[in-house]
Amino acid sequence: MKKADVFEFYRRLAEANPHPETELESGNVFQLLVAVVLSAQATDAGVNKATRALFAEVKTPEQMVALGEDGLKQHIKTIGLFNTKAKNVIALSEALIAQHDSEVPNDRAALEALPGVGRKTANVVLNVAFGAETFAVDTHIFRVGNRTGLARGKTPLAVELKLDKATPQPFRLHAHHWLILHGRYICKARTPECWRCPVADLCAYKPKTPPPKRTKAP
DNA sequence: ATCCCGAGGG
DNA sequence: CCCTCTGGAT
Repeated sequence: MKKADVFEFYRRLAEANPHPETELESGNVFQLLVAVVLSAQATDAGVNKATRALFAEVKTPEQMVALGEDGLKQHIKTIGLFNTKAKNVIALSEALIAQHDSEVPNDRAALEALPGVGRKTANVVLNVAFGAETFAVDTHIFRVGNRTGLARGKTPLAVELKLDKATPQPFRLHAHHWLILHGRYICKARTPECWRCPVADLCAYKPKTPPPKRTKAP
């Protein structure tokens, strides 16, 4: 995509959503980290439903360890991959206590060393909690980047590096959220809603889905 | 490349 | 029914 088009692409997404925020709910950085780990291959709505009760009683790594793996599973068993996630969140909490004075580190390598935390999760925490200009490439951004031609790549890392190179100021801090929201609500995986897409004329995607047929008024 | 794995939507 | 959802570890 041409430079001028990239700028216009972001300008329109920003116009549609002036103050984008994470839709994952959390009360502190530790809870944010846990919520992001739980969100793997899960909807934010499903994660929020489970964490509302969990975060009311668990606000620190110590409290998470005290809750224990089985106790945590009871809270999150409505989320996919809950066995793995419960184990990782407990181990991650123990690691924070033992190695980071119970604080979430503002450091990519330290974050990625935590159980259950990979590059994508680290990028989300660095961006949302610490204000870093990172590009967390999840399923949405991977799809949007490749479909639109904004940033194409065979792997999430390849797309991330292209986004980092192609995304201009003043859009770098919130690019992640704008692309996520665009992917979640308009540029959907199965049926992208191109008829109401603000960047359709800048997009490389050809088979525009037709608008839904209006049901007759009663 | 494969496994982990529940809820919601079409 | 089938697909998708803010992936990570092996």
